[in-house]
Amino acid sequence: MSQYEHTCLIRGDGGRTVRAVLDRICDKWTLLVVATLDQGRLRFTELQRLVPGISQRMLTLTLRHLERDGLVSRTAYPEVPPRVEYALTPMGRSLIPPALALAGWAVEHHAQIQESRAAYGPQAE
Amino acid sequence: MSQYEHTCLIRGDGGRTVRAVLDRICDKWTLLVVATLDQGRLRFTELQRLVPGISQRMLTLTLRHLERDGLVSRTAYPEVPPRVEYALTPMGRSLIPPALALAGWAVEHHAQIQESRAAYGPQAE
DNA sequence: CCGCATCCACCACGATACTG
DNA sequence: CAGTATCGTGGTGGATGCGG
Repeated sequence: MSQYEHTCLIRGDGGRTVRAVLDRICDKWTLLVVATLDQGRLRFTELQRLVPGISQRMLTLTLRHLERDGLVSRTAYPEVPPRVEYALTPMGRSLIPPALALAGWAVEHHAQIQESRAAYGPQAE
Repeated sequence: MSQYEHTCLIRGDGGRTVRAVLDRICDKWTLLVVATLDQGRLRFTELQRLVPGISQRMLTLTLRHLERDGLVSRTAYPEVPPRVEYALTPMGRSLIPPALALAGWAVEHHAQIQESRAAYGPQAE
């Protein structure tokens, strides 16, 4: 059995299902936030510190989307000053292993891609 | 050993490495084109037929990027009418398993995400 | 048949300022 | 502390038409 038979998983209904989900988790920050939250419950500011470069706005939006999609739970404590904690749901945690697989590939082939790009790029851009 | 220790792979240098690679393979079509090419060498038009909804422009751009990054090889036959075939390189093929892992997750949790989104959405947007 | 060029709409994202 | 509001920008992607 060749592995390509499995790719029907991706192509499936023409890729609509996969694309729909991928379009959500493949934005600029989602994967990074999810990976960071694997450490446990974190507050808004802690997240902002642990994900270098993310803006308040993007962190808010990313967390809202993750919450809406059921990957992250949000707990607000009615205190002064306010405190909000974010944590992965079980479904959120289930995303970690596949995400790691992709991240591992990325790290492993990063250099090779750069090489290839450099060899290709001299003529234009 | 908890699995979260592995997430340093993702967070690593602040996520720059992973993000750089992910930003390339997580655009709208790349993963789908790679998955489709796992079937073997394909011509431009065949690809366009096998990836429903993709425009000529996007297919061209996606293939150029994949070629530049060393994931896809392009072979043009100097014939009339012209014929061009695309195929995965070894590095391209190595992307299939991690991509499948993510795709599997997507298919498996798609319904659950939709549910969650529906339950969240009534109030706004 | 293959694929590039042009025009255009949209939205992801960043910076900044303000609120409870 | 944890956001929301607003503005501006670049890149992504769709439609169409032309060229080798």
